Amino acid sequence: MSKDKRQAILDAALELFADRGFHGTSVALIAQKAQVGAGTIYRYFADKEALVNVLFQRWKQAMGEAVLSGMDRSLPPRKLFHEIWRRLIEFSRKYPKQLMFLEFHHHAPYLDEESRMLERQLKEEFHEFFEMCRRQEITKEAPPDILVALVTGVFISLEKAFINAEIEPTPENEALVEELCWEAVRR
Amino acid sequence: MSKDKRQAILDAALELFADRGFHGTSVALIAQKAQVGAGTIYRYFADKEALVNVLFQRWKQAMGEAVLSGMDRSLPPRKLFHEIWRRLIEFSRKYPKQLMFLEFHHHAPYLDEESRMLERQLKEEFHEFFEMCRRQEITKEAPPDILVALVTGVFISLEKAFINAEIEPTPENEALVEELCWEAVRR
Amino acid sequence: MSKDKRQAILDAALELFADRGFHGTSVALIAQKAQVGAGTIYRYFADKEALVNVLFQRWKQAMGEAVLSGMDRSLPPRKLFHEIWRRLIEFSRKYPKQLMFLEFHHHAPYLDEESRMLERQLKEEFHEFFEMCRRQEITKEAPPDILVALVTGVFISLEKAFINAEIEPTPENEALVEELCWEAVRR
Amino acid sequence: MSKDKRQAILDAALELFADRGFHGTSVALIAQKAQVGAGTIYRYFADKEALVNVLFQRWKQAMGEAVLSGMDRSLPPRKLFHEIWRRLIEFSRKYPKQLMFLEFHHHAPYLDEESRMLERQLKEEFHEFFEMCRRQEITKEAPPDILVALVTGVFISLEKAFINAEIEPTPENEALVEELCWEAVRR
DNA sequence: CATGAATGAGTTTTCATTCAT
DNA sequence: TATGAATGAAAACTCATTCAT
Repeated sequence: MSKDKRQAILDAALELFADRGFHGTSVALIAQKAQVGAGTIYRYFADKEALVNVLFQRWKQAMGEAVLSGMDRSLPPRKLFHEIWRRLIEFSRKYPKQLMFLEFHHHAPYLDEESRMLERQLKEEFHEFFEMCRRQEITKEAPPDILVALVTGVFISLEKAFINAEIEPTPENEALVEELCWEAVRR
Repeated sequence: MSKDKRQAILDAALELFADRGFHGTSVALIAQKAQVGAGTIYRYFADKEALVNVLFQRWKQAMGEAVLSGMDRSLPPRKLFHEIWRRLIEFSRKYPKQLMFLEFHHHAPYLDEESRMLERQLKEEFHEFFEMCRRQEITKEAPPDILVALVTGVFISLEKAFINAEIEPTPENEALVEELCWEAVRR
Repeated sequence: MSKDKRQAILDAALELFADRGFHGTSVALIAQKAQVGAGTIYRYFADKEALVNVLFQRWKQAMGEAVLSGMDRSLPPRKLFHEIWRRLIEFSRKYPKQLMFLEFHHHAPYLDEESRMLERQLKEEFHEFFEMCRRQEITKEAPPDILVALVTGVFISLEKAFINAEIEPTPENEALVEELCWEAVRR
Repeated sequence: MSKDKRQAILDAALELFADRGFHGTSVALIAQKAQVGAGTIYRYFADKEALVNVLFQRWKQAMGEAVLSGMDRSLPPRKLFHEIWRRLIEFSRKYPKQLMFLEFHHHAPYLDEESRMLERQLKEEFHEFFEMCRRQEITKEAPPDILVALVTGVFISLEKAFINAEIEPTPENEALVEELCWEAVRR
């Protein structure tokens, strides 16, 4: 039962933080949406900041695992890129609020060291992928960080446009943007 | 003197809103940073929401003008794209906080209709540019909205990386990313 | 316990509003007098205006009931008048602050429609009484509204003088004023 | 010119105090209505309390003079009463806002000693009138204070009803109420 | 003299956090 | 363990008063 409540709190908080931001969301509102007493939140989390950090870490990790876990790194780079892209899209379809939450809380001053570390780790993985591609002369002779920024920027921008109903989330559009991205980075 | 105070308030608020968000910034903090009394802010702005809307409108407009004003639309599309990109980068170098402020406040519920309209207008201009490119069979056969999302996504992602010192803001890097973007969208 | 706090707030607010008026009474002062935290007031009342309206309605109603409930309207008019007067005096002895509060807040702009309606209702009852007396040719051939204004004016004036210790609140004085009033209105 | 401004401030303040009360009226609002700068008010009055006291004293005195000055005290009591009543009505017709202002500020905690003294003086005059009537066995054998309270209570109640348009301010109604009052007090 | 911009203390109101039940 | 009533610190905002012009 206690796991249920904790989860209800996390679910409610995530959605509210994604929609209204950290400071724009009151603890009372989280409690209401989670259908628990306001005091109950403090039995599971030290304070509001701890709650947002738990969420950030959980979903940053979840996203990292969704994108990378069990990935066959011996695949040809273009295939690997396709797989990464596919998984990003899949994650975003399954957890759009979570993606927006993560995006919204980049570099927020109330994130702790652990949260920031996870952020760096995921970026590191992408960095290594493009480093590898460069060594194989598959992608352009550009700093990998730039390619990472480019691809993640396109992905986030695309997903925001999907969520705001500015672009239709069809498989065709997803495939199209993947191809555009690859043309940008490939040699 | 009164124009000075109003400006000091706007400057302080912009920086704080960009760093800490709207709800994360107290009026007292703005007053302190602007070196005015807290009550003074209310001589110039009806309330905190009016202040953030004035800032949003002012800088959305400024960005639109910086990017588009006096632009020779008869230039060849690639040249036009280069010019737009150059101006975006220039604006971002001159007003990095302002760019982050605008990015941070997309779709914020406290923005009024006027603010939202300006937002749509600027997007519309980019849309038309890519529509024109497509008619001339210069860019790919893709919905212009997708190309807009792609280019703006890359730009914002790049600038964030610059600001966070993850990428060096050299002319070479700027030119490189422009070229990558173009390769993504061109036919 | 919660009913206690709500009541303590109502009691404190009533006395302060009666003594110092609505705008002259700060929420902090009410909280202090009620021995609750300032925030607690907002758990029971939406805002300061809601609080004053609850008080007004509660006591306007209480006064109406005290004066009219269970009254035998078939009594001879002079007896009926005596009974009304007796009940008014009784109410005033029991609830002098409440009477002053009601008197002080006549037609206040922060009173809502419900409050104003109750005000009208009580006046209506007195109006009907004098209408009936006139039909029976017991009181003078004068607009009933004038008789209502006369009697209520005397009553309020008398009670204010009692409270300010300008007149002694003896049964003799009460009976005397009742008789003077009746002589004014009777045929 | 300076007398004009002082007067404009007094006029504006009186009307606003009468309508909205002392605490419900901001100095800025008085200045706006008086068409002077807010600071100007402080060239004529030490502070807001001084202003309300000047007004109270001025109009309490004016009312006293209007009612009593040049009165022939050798007139028969009924004639004297008629004259007093006539003058009260006349004052109220000429200065209804002022009457409401005076009534609204009875016993207000921000009134100073001088204001309170004037209040007592006027009451004293009425007291003496009824004392005299009693000695002449014209009015009832009742404490004069009670008769004063009765007559002033009726007068105020009547004027409020006039102002709120509940009773028509016709000469007939005025004469009627005078007669009712006299019947109440006369032997 | 007259002003109104400027201010900070004070107002109403919100909210993260605590704690008695 | 769970609660939500209670709180006071802090938020947004107002306003009497001052003072440079």
